[in-house]
Amino acid sequence: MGKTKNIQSLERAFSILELFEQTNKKMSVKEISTALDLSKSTVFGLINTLSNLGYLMQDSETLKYNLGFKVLSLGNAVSSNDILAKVADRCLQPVSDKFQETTLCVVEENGYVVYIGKTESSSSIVLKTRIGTKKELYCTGVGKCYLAFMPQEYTQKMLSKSLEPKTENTITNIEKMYSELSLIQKNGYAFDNEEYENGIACVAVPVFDKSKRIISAISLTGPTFRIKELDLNEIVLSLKEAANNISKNLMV
Amino acid sequence: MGKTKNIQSLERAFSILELFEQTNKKMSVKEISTALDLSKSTVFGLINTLSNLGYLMQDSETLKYNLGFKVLSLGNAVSSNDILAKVADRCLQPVSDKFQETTLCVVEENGYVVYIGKTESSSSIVLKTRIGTKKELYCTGVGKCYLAFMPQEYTQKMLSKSLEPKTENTITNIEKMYSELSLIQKNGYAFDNEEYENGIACVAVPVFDKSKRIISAISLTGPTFRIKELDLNEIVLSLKEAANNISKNLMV
DNA sequence: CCATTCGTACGATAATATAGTATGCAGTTC
DNA sequence: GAACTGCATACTATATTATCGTACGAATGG
Repeated sequence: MGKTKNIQSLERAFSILELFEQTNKKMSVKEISTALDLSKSTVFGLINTLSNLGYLMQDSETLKYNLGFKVLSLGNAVSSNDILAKVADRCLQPVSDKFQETTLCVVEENGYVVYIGKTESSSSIVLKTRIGTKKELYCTGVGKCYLAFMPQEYTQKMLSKSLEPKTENTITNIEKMYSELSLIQKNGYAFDNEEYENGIACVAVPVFDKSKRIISAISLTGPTFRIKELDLNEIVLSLKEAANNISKNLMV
Repeated sequence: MGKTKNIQSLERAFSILELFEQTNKKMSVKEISTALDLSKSTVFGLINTLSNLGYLMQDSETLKYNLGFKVLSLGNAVSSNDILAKVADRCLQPVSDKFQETTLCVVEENGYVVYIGKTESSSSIVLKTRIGTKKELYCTGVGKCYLAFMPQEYTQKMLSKSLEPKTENTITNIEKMYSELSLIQKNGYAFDNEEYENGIACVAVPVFDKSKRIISAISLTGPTFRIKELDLNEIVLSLKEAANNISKNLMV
C-alpha cells in the first residue's frame, strides 16, 4: 500500500459502482447523490462518464442507472486462481511462521491438483514443489481432500482409473481409499503419510465457498520426521482457521 | 449519451483495467505507461488508487500488477438479464419498426418463459404483455424455442407435466409436440398459431451464446390477421439477424 | 395551472490530477 | 565490488480539471 493520496474522482466513481453492487437496484442521480453525500452535479459527471464507458447503463424510460455490461466482461477477465493465491498467501503465512514449515495451496483441474500458492518460513527446508506443479489426486493430502469433498459422481469418476503406487504407502486399494475418504469427511482433514514421496508428509484441509463447495485445498508440508514432531491437532486447527479466513476473504 | 465531457482520470483508470483485460497478463508500471502513452507518475497515481481500492493487486515479488478481486465481486453483482434486455432492445427496435409490430424478449426460469424486454412500433396495437410476465413453455412461440433447443433431458423434464389447453390450438398431445419441436429445430424458428390466446400469433427464434447454448428467445407478436398478412420468411430472417446481433453484442 | 422534482447543461473557481524531478533499491556488467 | 542501469515509488509546482452552485426544461402531481 503506497502512502500516496488516492485520486478523488476514482474513489468516488468506484463508490458509486459499489453502491449499485450493495443495493442491487437501479438508482437515479438524486438517490446516488444523497446516498453518497455528493453534489448532484458531481455525481452526474461521474455517472455520465461511467455510462459512456459502458460501466453503467441508463434505463431509457425511468432514466435510472444500473451496472453496465463492461463490468461483466471485466469480471470475466479476472483470474480467480490469482486472487485465491493472493488471499491464501496472506492467510497461510502465519501458519508457516508458527510451525516453521512450508504451506501449499492448490486447486483441482481435470483430475489433478495444481499448486498455485506457497509460503515458506525462514527456517523451513525448501521443498521442490513449484507453483504450477500438477499431481494426481489419490496420492496427495490436498488431492484426498478434493476426493472427499467433491460431489460423489466426480469422486467416482476420478477413482475409476487404477491407483498407481508412488511409494509403499500409496493407497492403491479402492475400498481402503473410500474408507480413508469417509475418515477425512468425518475429521475435516487429510493426512498424507509419505504416499507420494518418501520422507515427505503433509496435513491438508479443504477450502469451501459460500455454498459449501470445495474450491481449494491447503496443506502444511514437510519432512515426515519434523511433521510428526508437531502437534497434529494444533496443525489441523491452524489450517482450518486459515481455510475459514480464505473463504471469508474471497466473499467481499 | 450526454454531451458533457468525460472525466479524464476515470477514462484513464478504466483504460488501464481494460488493458489488463485485453492482454490478460501481469504488467509493470512502465509497461502500462508505454502501452497507454501516459507519464509513469500519472499511471502510478491511477494504479496506486486502483490497488488501494482492490481493483488491482500487486505481486509482492515481481511488483507487477493484475486485476483484483473487487473486479470479480462487481462482476457478480451485474444482472445479466438487465444487460440482455438492453441489448435486445437495441437489436429488436428495427424489427418492430420494419413490421410495425411488437417484439418480445424472454429468458427461461424454472420451466417458464419470463418477459424481460419489449419494443413497440408507433402504430402497433399495444399488447397486454408486461415485462416480468411468466408463461408456460409449451404454449408460446418463445417457449417452444426453448423446448426445441434446450438439452434433451431438460426438455423431457419440462414436458413431463400434462399440457393444459389454453385455446383450441394449444398442442396437448406429447407426440405432436415432439414432432413440432423437431420441425422448429430444422427451421430455426417457431410459430405460435393462437396456442396461448385466441387472436394472437407470434414468430419466435432462439438466441444462443458463444457455446451455442440457448440463452434467450425473441419474437414478433401481434394480432393473427396482421401477422399472417406479413411475409413469414422476411420475419424469420429479420428475427434471426436480430438474434445474431444480440449474441455478438453480448460477447465483448 | 402552478409548484415541485429531477435530469442535464453551463461556467467560475479552487481544488486536484498531472508530469517532471528526485530517491532508493535491485540487478547487471566490467 | 563499484559504477551503471532500470525500475517503482515519493515529492512538489503548476496548470489543468473536477467540482459545485446555478440554471433550464421536462415531467409529475395536487
